[in-house]
Amino acid sequence: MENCNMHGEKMSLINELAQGRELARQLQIHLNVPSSSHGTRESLVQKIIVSYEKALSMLNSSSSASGGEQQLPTGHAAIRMIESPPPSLNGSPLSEDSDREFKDQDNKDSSRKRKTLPRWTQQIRVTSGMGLEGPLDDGFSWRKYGQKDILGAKYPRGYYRCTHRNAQCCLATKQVQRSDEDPTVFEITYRGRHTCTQASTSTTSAPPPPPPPPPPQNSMDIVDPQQNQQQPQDLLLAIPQGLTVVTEGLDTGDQELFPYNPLNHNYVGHFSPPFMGPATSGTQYFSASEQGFGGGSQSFQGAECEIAEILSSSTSATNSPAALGFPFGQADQNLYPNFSFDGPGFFSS
DNA sequence: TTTATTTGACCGTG
DNA sequence: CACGGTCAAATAAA
Repeated sequence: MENCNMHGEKMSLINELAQGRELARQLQIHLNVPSSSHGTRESLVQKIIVSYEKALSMLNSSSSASGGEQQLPTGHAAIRMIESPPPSLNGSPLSEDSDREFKDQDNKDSSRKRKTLPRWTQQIRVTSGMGLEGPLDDGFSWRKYGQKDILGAKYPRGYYRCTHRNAQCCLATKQVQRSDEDPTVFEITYRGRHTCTQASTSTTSAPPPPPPPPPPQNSMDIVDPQQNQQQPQDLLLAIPQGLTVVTEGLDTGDQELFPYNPLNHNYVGHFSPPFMGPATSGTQYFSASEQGFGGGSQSFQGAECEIAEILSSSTSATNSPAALGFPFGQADQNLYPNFSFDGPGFFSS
């Protein structure tokens, strides 16, 4: 999977740069809005830097493919992306594997997912000048839930998950491990995808109408792992460029892939699409009405999460095209015809 | 108070 | 059984 990626790399490089441009625009907007917080601006700046770093590292790795990593001339931080997808994707990227797991799933509700979540790793070197805020803050809010000593590692590994784990059922987690030899290198492994709306958390109240944004679903591109970055924006940019998103293969595998969600997308005025449009409102509010079902008194969160997942996967197909103002969108609805949720019955493709 | 971190226990996987 | 990942009670911080 390393030789035939020329186009993919170029594409992702372009995407990366375009994303940087878009982030810079957002920053420009934010600079003119007095209400935007410092943190927002800071994180935008950070994202821009990260974007440039990534673009540079792409160039470095592709041009001097033999040598290995040379230190980036910027001298601030070196970021390296390592992709380690689940074996199912790794094995045969583009070909059809006809033998899915036909059996093996008789399950009585037990086997949940979260086994083979998409995961990728960044190696970040921090040098003096950027405090701990630098690459360690990637724009999301994480909450530490564990720390373990790893065999053979000098430093413990920290386990973080999205702060909105219960609220939005954001399954994204990350692990931060400090390198043994070079304590300035942090290896950050991301797992899962953010489904939270990274609420602006401005001042007091969380806005009741959470802009439900499940936009494009990543087609889990085997082509360019770089897109697995945590930036949803690039998808928004990439899709209009003509990425044909084929959702079919995804669902057969499982619902492990999660749609991209914009974090603090700019609602700068334009583009605040009414997701609860006439066509899709029913689906959106489905969750609200369904919360009362099942009568789970205390397992509220769990139930909510499951529904949220289902919702996100099902609505991403229906809503995102409409939200983006895309012509297609009806066809996608047919991709989820027999979606039953009390029995993960699986669609036999 | 609420929210986050620490830290040992627990539990699944190999 | 050991290792790695997560949970959750206790504790700290806001």
